[in-house]
Amino acid sequence: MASTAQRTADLLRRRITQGALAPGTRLSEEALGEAMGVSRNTLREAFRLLAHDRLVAHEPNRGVFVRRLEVADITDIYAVRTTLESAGVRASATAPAGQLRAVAEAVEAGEAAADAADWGQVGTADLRFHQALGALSCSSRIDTYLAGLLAEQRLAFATMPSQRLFHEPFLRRNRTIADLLTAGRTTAAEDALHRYLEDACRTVLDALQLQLQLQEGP
Amino acid sequence: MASTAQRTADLLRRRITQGALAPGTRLSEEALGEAMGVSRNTLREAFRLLAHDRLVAHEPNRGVFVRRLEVADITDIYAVRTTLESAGVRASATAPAGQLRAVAEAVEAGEAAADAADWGQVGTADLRFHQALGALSCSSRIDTYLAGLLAEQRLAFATMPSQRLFHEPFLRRNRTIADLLTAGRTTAAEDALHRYLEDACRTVLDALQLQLQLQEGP
DNA sequence: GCCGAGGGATTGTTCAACAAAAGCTTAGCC
DNA sequence: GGCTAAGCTTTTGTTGAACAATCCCTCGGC
Repeated sequence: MASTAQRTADLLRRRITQGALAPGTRLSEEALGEAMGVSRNTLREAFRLLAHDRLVAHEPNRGVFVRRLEVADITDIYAVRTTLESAGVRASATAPAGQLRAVAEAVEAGEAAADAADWGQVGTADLRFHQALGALSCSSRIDTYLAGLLAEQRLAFATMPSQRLFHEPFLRRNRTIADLLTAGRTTAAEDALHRYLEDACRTVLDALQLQLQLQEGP
Repeated sequence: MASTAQRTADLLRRRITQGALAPGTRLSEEALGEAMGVSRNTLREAFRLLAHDRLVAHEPNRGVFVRRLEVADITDIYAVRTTLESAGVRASATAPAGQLRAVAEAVEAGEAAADAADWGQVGTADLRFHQALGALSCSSRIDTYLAGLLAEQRLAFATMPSQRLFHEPFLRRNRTIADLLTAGRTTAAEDALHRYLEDACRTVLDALQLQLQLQEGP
């Protein structure tokens, strides 16, 4: 069985990535510890794990807060994703067949979820698709990096006004990239991926800036 | 002032990367805590930080051990470094001048250390050079990743039989890459970097396998 | 209105204790 | 003799309490 700290971190991670704990929320050691039935020490261990994933920010002597993504974070995340996922696409020629199948499966999962109008699941499938792209590099460290980036990304997703408007346009583009990949047209796939990530980055940035304006207004 | 856990982790990190704590060494909570004058709780926090950098491996209910790099680790580290450092080289055209200067400075530091026959410093300068290459991407996350990879890499350096034989051949190649970069010949620089990392990877692997054989012998 | 002192709340760190797991020893059996 | 298994020992996992250090807010003085 996983350790208590691990389980506590997992639970908090889920709450954060699902938006139940909004960015900027302060996570009090005493209150949370009591609520979750763990000691302060254990909770602090869990915080360390989450801080490592950049889901919370630890400010010394002040506490830990649910991470609030800034413009620089978004652009950086997308820049790194571009680097890592592109590397995966370029490595697709030498990747085992199973990895390519995982890409296709993620696309199908997304389409199925869209048919069921389950936009939360569409988001999950989308992240799985990009994780699968990175996995084409067959590098456990790249897998880890990308998993962290995508978890962080969820911080942005969770605060999106409409999951549907955000995810729907990208379903078809995922399909396009996957098809280009299975057809062996890696260069075309890489180009499509670049454009995809650029557009997605802009969309997220727009939504973020809209949010910041709304916050400043009142 | 940094927290006690942070300082403890830094001290241990230095001991590990300098080879004072050999790979495979078990780090007992009680013994180490007493030796370093910190409580078990604080030490556990420090362990988390080090585990995050992959300098130690945490085996549940068994303890933490100084990481022992395997063949798969070495190849993975070099593969990821290739991806990240290449991305930096490709971005060199748009990088601020200061970043390019940092690359040149790292090369010069390495040459100066070689003149002084300080091979430990040569190793440090070498890592700084590669960190500077990655920094050309102007991405804080890539910087973080590379810093972790290079710290992990030191685990391999520390067990090298001869620092000099290992580092000396790469001094000139660092210079070559830096010169190609400042000349704006990024494609040539990227090619040189690829060959460099391939050769370095092979060298480290050879040394590692030699070590494994020596261990198994008796 | 600005500045500093004081108080309250929260985190940082330590200690002591017990539960839980892993590894070693020893006893018993075939 | 070698193997299995129970029991013991050691170490980690987790908790609770305690105190110091730090930050933040409030209150008072100027």
